[in-house]
Amino acid sequence: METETVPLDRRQRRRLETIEEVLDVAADLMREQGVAGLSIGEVARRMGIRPPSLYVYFDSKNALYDGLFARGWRLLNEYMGESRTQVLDRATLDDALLEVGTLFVGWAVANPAYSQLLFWRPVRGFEPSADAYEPAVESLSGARETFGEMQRRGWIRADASIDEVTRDWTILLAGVISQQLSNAPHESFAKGSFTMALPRLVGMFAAHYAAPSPLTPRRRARHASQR
Amino acid sequence: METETVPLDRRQRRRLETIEEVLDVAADLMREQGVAGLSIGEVARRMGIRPPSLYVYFDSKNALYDGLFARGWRLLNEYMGESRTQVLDRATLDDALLEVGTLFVGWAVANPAYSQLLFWRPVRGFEPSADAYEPAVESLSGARETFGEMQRRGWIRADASIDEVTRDWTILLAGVISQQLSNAPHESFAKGSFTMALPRLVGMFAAHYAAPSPLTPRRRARHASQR
DNA sequence: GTCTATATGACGATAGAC
DNA sequence: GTCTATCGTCATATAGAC
Repeated sequence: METETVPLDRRQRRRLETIEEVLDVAADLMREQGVAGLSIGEVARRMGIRPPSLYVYFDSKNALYDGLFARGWRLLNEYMGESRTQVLDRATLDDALLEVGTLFVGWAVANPAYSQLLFWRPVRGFEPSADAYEPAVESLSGARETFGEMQRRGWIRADASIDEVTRDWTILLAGVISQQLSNAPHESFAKGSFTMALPRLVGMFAAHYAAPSPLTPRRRARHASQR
Repeated sequence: METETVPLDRRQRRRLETIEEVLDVAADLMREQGVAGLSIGEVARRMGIRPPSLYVYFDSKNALYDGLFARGWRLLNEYMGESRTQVLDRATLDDALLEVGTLFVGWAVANPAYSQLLFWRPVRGFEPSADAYEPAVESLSGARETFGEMQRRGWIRADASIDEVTRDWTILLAGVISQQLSNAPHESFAKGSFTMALPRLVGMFAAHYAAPSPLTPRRRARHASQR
C-alpha cells in the first residue's frame, strides 16, 4: 500500500531475474532431455544451488511447467510478430496462409520440447493456469481476427463460419506438427516428410474457403470500399 | 533345438498368460493415470507380487511401454476391422473416407491413453522397437493400399500421388485427434469441439482428391451442395 | 528473506538367497 | 520364478543458519 510508487525495488528485481534464470535453465534442460526430462534437482545443480531453494521461486514442478508454458506461447507469439496483419497485403489467400502457416510450423519443429508442452498434454497433473493460458488464447483470437478480416475483404466465402475456419486451421497445423514431431523429430522443417505437405494442405484449405470467384485486385478494391 | 516340436509347453504358456496379465493391468493403470502415470510398483501391487518379479517378463519400464505400443496398434487395427475394404462399396469417396475416419478418430478419442502412446512421443527414452512398430506400419500400408484401390477405381484423381494422399490423410486425422485430446480431452466423440470438424475436413479432403469426372452429374451436385 | 542441511517416501532397477 | 535387501534418484517438506 505504501511503497507502490517505486516500480521495482532491488529485491523484487533480483527475484524476477532469478525467476528468469530458472526458466532459462529449465528450458535448456527440457530441450536436451524432453519435457518429461525436466528435473528440479538438475536445474538446481546447474544453477549451483540446492533443490529446496528453487521452491522459493516456484511452488512446485508443475508451477515451473506453468511458467514454461506461458513463456513458450510468448516466444511463439513474438516469433510470429506482425505477420498476421502483414499477410493481409499478400496477393492471394493461399500466399497469405502459407506464410503464417510456415512461420508457425517452422517454430514448432525448431522447438520440439516447447511444442510438446504447448500442443500436447504430456505432463501428468499439469494443467496450465489461467494466467499461463493467456498468451495461448491471444494467439488463437489473433488467428480468428485475421480470418475475420480476410472474410471482410472478400478473400474468404461470406457464408463460411469464422469459428469453423479457425478451428480447421488449427487442426491442420496441429496435424502437421504432431505427425512431424512424433514420426521424424530430427528432420528439419525444410526436409521434413510432413512439413513438406504443408503447402499442399494450405492450398487445399485455401481453395475450400476462398470466396467462390477469385477476386481480381480491382474487384477486391471495390469490395473493400463498399464497407 | 530339441524341444521345438512341442508348440507350447506349460511353462511357456503360463509365461505368456502372465505377460498378458501384466499388459492388462498396465493398460488399466495408464487409462486411469495417463501415460506417465504408469508405474512398475503399482502394477506389481495390483498383481499381488513384488516389483522385481516383473523384470522376469519385461526388462524395463520402456519394454512395458513397448508391449503397450504394439498392443494398442493391434487393438486399433482390430477395431478398424474390415472397414477399409468394405468402404470401397460406398456411394462416394466422401462417404467412404468419413466412415473410416470416424472409426479411427472415434477409437482414438475413446482411448486417450493409448492414443498418447501411439500418436505422440510422451515417454522420455522410449522408442518403439521394430517388432512393436509392425502393426503401426501395417495400419499405414493398409491405408495406402485402400487409397491405391480407390485410385484404380477412378475415385481419386489419376495424377494424385498415393503417398501424398496417404500422408495428408494421416495429418488430417492426427490433427483432429491431437487437438481434441489436448484441448478438450473429456468431450465425447459425438460432441467434441474438434471431432465435429471431421465431416467438414473429410469433405474438403475428398473434394480435393476426387477424380473430376467419374461421378454422375446428380452425385456431383449432391457432393457440391454438402459444403 | 534467502539459503543450506536434512529427511521422507516413491520410483526404476539390480544382486543374490531360496 | 519369486522373494528380500539394497542402491541411486527423484519431488517435496521442514528446520534452522545467516
